[in-house]
Amino acid sequence: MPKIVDKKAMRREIIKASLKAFLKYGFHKTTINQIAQEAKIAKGTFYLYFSSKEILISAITSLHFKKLRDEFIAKEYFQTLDELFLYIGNALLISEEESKFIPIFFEAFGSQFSSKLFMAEYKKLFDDIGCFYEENFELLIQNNQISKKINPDTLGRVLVSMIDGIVLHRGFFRIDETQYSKMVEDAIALFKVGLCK
Amino acid sequence: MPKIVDKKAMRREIIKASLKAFLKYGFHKTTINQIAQEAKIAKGTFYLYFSSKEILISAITSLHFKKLRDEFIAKEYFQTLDELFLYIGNALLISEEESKFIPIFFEAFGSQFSSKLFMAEYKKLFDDIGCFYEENFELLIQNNQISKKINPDTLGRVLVSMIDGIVLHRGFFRIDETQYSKMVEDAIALFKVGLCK
Amino acid sequence: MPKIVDKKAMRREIIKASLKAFLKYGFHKTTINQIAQEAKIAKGTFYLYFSSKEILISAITSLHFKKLRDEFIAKEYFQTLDELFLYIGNALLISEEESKFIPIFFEAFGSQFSSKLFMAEYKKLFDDIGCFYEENFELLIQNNQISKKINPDTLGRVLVSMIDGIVLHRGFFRIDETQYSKMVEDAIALFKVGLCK
Amino acid sequence: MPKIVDKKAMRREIIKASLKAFLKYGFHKTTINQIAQEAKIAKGTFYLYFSSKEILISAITSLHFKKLRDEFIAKEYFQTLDELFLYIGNALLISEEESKFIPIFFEAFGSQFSSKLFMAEYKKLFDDIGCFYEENFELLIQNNQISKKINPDTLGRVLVSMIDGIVLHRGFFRIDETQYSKMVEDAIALFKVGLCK
DNA sequence: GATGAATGAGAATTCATTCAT
DNA sequence: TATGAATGAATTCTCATTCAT
Repeated sequence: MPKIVDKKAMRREIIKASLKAFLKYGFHKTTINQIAQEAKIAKGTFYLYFSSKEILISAITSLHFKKLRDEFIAKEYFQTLDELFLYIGNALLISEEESKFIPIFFEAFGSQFSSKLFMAEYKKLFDDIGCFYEENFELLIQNNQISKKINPDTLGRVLVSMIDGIVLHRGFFRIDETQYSKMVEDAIALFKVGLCK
Repeated sequence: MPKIVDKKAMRREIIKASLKAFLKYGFHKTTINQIAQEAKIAKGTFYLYFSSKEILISAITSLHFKKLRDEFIAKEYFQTLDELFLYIGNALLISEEESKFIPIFFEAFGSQFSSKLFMAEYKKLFDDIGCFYEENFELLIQNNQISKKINPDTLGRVLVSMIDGIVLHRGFFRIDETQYSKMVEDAIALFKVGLCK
Repeated sequence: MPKIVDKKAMRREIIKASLKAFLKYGFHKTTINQIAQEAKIAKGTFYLYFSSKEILISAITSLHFKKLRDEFIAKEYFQTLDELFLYIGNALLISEEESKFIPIFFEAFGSQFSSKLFMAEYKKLFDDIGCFYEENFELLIQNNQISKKINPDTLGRVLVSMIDGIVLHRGFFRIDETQYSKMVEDAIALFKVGLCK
Repeated sequence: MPKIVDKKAMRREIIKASLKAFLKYGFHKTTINQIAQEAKIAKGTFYLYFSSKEILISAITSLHFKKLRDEFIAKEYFQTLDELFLYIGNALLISEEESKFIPIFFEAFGSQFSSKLFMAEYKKLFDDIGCFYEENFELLIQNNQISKKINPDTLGRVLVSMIDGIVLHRGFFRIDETQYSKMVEDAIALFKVGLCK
């Protein structure tokens, strides 16, 4: 009788452990051994759940993408500009803990920037978020909430980039919570005014 | 008499070759051998000019920082908002060629995100650019060019992040030249309106 | 369950193999590869037992020192000159096999002659042996076994040097067993007479 | 017209420089570059005077052997035991400076302990010194200076070993001048008594 | 003769992956 | 299933030697 093991749970455990290890040692310097140790399993056991390091990374990547998608694309459209930016503001509230992973993900993704497949998926994520903004903009134009002069499509994509920039700087430069909230506030105020007039 | 060699020129050649190699193979997978091959020199010759791979990377890093600083901090302050954004717009005009290196730099920097020293320098660069914007904002407020309601300090730093976000997306997602110009235009328009009112 | 391995036994095996390899190729020309081959393990396996070549050498060194100490310092003092020299004579009986390693050790130690720590330990070994002789001399003087005119302290240290010289020549110059025994005999006779009168 | 260079003088200069370098860096860690620097010539110039590192070492070795031979084998036989040991005592007077080279030579020679040719020459040197002592012993027996019971041949060779041991310990363990003279004195006294009776 | 830049074979070490237990 | 010992390809770096100037 084989031991009954929740394969998915174990995979999740290993992913969690590997993230911890990445934080400790840096992504590229982290070895399978260290991940296994962090997960309190043997090196060989790791391979029962992930057939290679590559596979682990792509699993982490998928999770990351999924999370971003969930956080930045709302299930429904917003009726007012304030609602939209309330949502965006919330999405921007990234905890200290989470923000630490941002450079890690960059380091991890770095080695995949040559992979067409990876980049296509990554690009699609941001294009989709941009699209979501665009659709909201269109609706808000109809609702007379924002200026008719703006180009929803371009601006949607620009907005994503700019928001991403803010998030990245938060993570990369360890901008502290209070300064960061001010920055988010100011950014949103700027966006709002910019979109109205 | 031995061959007369321009040491600095050779170092530049090797840096150029290594960037090419990074583009080809990805930063982390590139070996000294490949760099040497790209530079059409022997492995040992590489070490005559850079005492280690680490040193090469830090040389490239320094160059990169220097370039960013030169591009994004003007020698003098601007008298009008239009002038300021004309300057920013020019800085944002990144060629196809250059933009390809953006992911490369991220991959390269990735392994240094744990280095306090590196991050301090990197952060300083963006803080300095932010400062430059802040000082311009203060002047423009005095000149009645922009709204007195804005906080120059926070907004300066936010602006950098947002602009960086746009640049990064350009590089990461190979946004093509025409779409990118539109994005830059829209972003600048948004900024201008946001700052005036 | 993984293979059960006696880690200490394996370390001993590798040390043995490395000594064989040193004999074959000379200490400095012996590579980790050759040691691994001699031990019939893979290069990587070597590093499971010794974290570096340096560590291997220091392990061998320790063993060597320990052995010399055990061989040349008796657990108790001797009551008569004959007993003392019987002991010394036995210590001097070095097998053909063992004697081959003497030059090896010198080659190995050679690179450590700059290391203060190493030399201090090495010197201490011989000083301790010298001390042991000295203490025996003092006792033998009290027992009227040897002349009161000798200086136990200096002579103890001299004796070590001289005995070491004999051993070294045995090892370096492959002096054969029969000639060597005669030499040891003559040396002991000389010492005895020299000490009595 | 080629520059007139005293080839032999230059070779001597390089040997001197290499010895200095060996003292500084240890024999095995010394590179041709360092030797060249010490000799204030270019690396390539070194090869004009010694076709390889190996050749340099064998030149040094030869010199060393020659010196030892000159120091330890007198041009004529001694008529009394006192004269013999006066001579030996003088040979044993090794300056601080010289003694520093002893470990260096061992390190250097170490890599040649596998070379049959080298070892044969090295052995011959000590055998010759042993022979010289032997012949002196025979003469001294005839002169009734020393006991008829001793075996001149074995004892000659033993004496060399023992003397060599004293010299080696002086060099290896940096025994200071004053202790060393006492040791030499004691050793000679021991020898004399041992040989007479 | 003299120079020192260029070369590349060779060494130590790491680590993802395999596999016997 | 779980383990961790074993493996060896791959990488960085060194240094004796060559050779164009």
